[in-house]
Amino acid sequence: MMINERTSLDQTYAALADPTRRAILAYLRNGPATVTRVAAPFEMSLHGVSKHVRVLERAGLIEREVRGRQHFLHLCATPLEEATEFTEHYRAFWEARLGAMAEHVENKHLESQRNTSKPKRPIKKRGASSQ
Amino acid sequence: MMINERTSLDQTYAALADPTRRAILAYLRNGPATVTRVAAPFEMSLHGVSKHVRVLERAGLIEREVRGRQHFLHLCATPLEEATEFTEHYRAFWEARLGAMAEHVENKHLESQRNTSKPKRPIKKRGASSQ
DNA sequence: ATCATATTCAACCGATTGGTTGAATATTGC
DNA sequence: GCAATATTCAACCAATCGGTTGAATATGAT
Repeated sequence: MMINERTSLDQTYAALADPTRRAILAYLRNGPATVTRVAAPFEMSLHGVSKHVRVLERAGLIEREVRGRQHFLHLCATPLEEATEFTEHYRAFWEARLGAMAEHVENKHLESQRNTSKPKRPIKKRGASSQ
Repeated sequence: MMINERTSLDQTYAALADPTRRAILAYLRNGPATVTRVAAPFEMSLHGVSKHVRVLERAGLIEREVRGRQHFLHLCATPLEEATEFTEHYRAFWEARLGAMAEHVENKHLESQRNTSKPKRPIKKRGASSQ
């Protein structure tokens, strides 16, 4: 079937997952700027930055206004609202968690500092090695 | 050189950029669950889901507690805090924008409705076609 | 018209991703 | 011990990504 209908949320997060692109967004908070201007601080070629800009644009995070030969980019923050909405659901979760488990975590922390090599319960933490 | 030092933010957003993984996170808000349990609603193979779980784990969004032959997954929301912190910077931006430019936008909107084929300024909006 | 500037388009490359399958591991139940 | 269960590991594949380069486009300045 291969329906390539990526959600806007998909695109938003994917766009945000790159440091160059986040830097571009951060820069644009100070107001609109041309592509070359935005590209200046990066070691990467202008072409490279141009591609990043394109990604941000397709994600709807920025907009482009072509004036003469230069393209002025400006933030277009609305899609971030959707993204924040998603993560916001978790705020409740972790606030509750951090509140209720505060002392418990503290205990655990001290405990694990004491005996790192000999856990109480058979908790094998296997994670995140290769790939 | 090839320094593959992806920021945690990179990993957080990248992990969030997939609907399957967001669904897993959403499911885990109702409490811990095993991998098979989490995998159930998806058409994808268990192996596939397992890989998604791994991604979430590496991003620090979930944690795994192996008890016997089953792996219990639970949310671990703290990295989202960092992510929210990033997007939060934009909240100020767009709130100001939406406030201050409200009437201006309205004017522009009406204006562009009036003369879509004959813009006042040479603003070519070219965006987001291929790739 | 010509040349420099600002930018994209197109092709390419190696690395990563999202998914599959088949085999391995560890645990539980008989 | 043996079979079923829960899960990963490893190899593979096509698609995408992040970057490069070279050529094309459009505009601006002389």
